Amino acid sequence: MNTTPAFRALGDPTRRAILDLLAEEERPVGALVDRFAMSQPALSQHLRVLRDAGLVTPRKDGRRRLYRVQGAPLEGVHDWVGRYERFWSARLDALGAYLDDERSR
Amino acid sequence: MNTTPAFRALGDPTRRAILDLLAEEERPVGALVDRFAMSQPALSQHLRVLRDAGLVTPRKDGRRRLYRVQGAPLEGVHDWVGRYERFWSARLDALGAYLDDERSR
DNA sequence: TTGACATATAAGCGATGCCTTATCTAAAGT
DNA sequence: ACTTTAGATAAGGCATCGCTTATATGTCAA
Repeated sequence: MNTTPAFRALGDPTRRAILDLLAEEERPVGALVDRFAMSQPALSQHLRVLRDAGLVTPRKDGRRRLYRVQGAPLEGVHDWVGRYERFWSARLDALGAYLDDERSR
Repeated sequence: MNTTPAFRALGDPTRRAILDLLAEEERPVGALVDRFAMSQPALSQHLRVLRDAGLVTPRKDGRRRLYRVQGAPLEGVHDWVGRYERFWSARLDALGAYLDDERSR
């Protein structure tokens, strides 16, 4: 699985905020437009990036498109970041320091 | 904690690869230059982005700078993504489908 | 102290990103 | 049929990105 489009999509704070809103519930584009200080096309473009990254999917409902989160690509992101857990866990940081110390002996 | 610089830094695949190398062990810039098909300044610039995001720190060693991972900002990233776990977990996806079904009844 | 080495910074360039306004398509309401 | 509504796409502007080559800074070695 290629996580690059997902990582790139998450690089923009507006897109993360969109995901946060869609995580609460499925929403039409208009509901998102109401929440951001930018034009409707700008939102549609962000949604396209998210769609292309597989992070959201639209569902037709009359003339509206209801977007929902499609989380699968986030698992790869989560896993990648998770491999760094020892770099922020205090206990394992201590272990890291110990190993560094050992190595320099 | 502001996770935006970290998310943005991780958006580039070269920088993720740099982190992967530094996660194995502390390395000088030259060791990274050897691993990528790009110039030394390009690497130094990627390292600057990672440094500014708090993801790596250099340590002086003679005329070299040894870079190491500084994982703290990744915890915020991991937490943010972790909130989406239900969107990729099969069991909870089934629950989600069930709830959607209930709602539309 | 002179020269080689390791890295950072500067300047510039083409590609990409994020926004805008204008327009197109499709579905509803009248 | 015409108009309105919801959304996507097109085109263009300006900033930022990711690279390059050239140069500056600091350290080691002869």
